[in-house]
Amino acid sequence: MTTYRSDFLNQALARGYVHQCTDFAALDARMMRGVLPAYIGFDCTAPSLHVGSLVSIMLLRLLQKTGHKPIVLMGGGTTKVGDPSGKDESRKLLTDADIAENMKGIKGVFSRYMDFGNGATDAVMPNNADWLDGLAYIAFLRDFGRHFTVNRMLTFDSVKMRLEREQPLTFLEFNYMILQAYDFLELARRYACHLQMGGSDQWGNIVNGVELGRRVDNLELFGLTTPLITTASGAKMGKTAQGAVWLNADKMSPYDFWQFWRNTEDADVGRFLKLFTELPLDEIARLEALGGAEINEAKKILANEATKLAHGDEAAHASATTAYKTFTEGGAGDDLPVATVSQAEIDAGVALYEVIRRAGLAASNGGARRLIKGGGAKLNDRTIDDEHYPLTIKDLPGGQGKISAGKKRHALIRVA
RNA sequence: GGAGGGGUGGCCGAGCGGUCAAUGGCAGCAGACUGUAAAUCUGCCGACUGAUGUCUACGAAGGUUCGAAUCCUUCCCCCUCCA
Repeated sequence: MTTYRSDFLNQALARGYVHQCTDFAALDARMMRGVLPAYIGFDCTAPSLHVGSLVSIMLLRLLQKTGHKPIVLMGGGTTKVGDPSGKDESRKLLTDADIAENMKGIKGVFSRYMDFGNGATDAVMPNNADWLDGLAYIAFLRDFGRHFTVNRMLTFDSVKMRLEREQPLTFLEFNYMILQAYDFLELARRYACHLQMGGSDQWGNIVNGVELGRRVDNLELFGLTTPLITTASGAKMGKTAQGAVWLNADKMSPYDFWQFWRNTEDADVGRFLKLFTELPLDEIARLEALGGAEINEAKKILANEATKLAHGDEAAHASATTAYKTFTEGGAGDDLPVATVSQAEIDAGVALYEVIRRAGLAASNGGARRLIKGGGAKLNDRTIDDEHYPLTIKDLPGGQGKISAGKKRHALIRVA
């Protein structure tokens, strides 16, 4: 592999963060000249980010650690338009209230991954609504629209895909790439931000920004994309039964987050350690080489490190302890999900399936009953196959019991 | 505006008057095998319900019929072609 002079590029390449770059050599040179502000945009389409965005976040973190300035751009304006990249149909339009709500949730994530402030390499978080909302249509078209040919726009994947599949692409969405290009120019002007990064699906949008900067302000701008992370089995990474793997603790508990990493496929462990932890590469190489059941140690380290970054040391430690007590000792850790039952319910012999549902181990009472019927439900490590098993006080020695759905999903029952 | 095609469960996709809670595939859950892995095999997979059953569901609203996802009417949305 070619090596570069800048720490950032070398490490980004070595850890697998890089998919494409507009000009490696020139970017390397630029990074050696001093602090380079660089941005990644995050649209506010959901109330939290999930692990799909984690590569981008880790990349911004690396940028800061290697002496540059991360700009986390909130897409308060562009979210109103909707990025067609990588989507085969339009998203529902979000209301301003939705967007504001989502932004609130997303903002919280970043403070754990980087330091914000007013210093040279402190991260900042502007919102593109600040300049997009007030744009004057005719003036904007005359100033910037003339730099985009429709001919060229039609060649970008995001557009081409829709056209080829004969899926509608609205004019609204068609404008997205222009607005994102304009964002880059605006950030270049405001922050001397000369590098935009993003997922590989953002390549077209990024390149448009690079070109706009050159045409309008004669700037040398750079683009760098990260690869789409899939699991070794080919699935898009970050989906579980419950949906996305969220980074916000209120959307996914640190314990569940820890478990997500713990359950990584063998074949992904090394790659994920590089991407989602900050362990030295030689240490990762050692862990990755562990064979058979030993690789589970590497998975625990992965889970610990990734959880530390997302939720802090304490939460990571607590999650690991709970996992240890639950899986290694076969007991129950404190951080398992909890279902509470009242004394009155105990006296009445509340149905076990009700408690299973309440603990979140099944989506409905029917689901909980199917679980019991199928032999997957355990109470205090004893399989219960009676669908109507009534929970009584003797199932809760010391006021607490453990219910399990299969071998991996456990929860506590407590008397309220 | 005109002509044609289409909207089915998380997704894809059959069904085209009763036997349809709706074939099949994917995803998911559980069991077996293991290492909280992968692959494989087996079972489950709308909600409520002790079983019987009841309810909700095939774009929306009406209608025909003993009976509709299936037929008719109107409306909404999408696609293709023409203007």
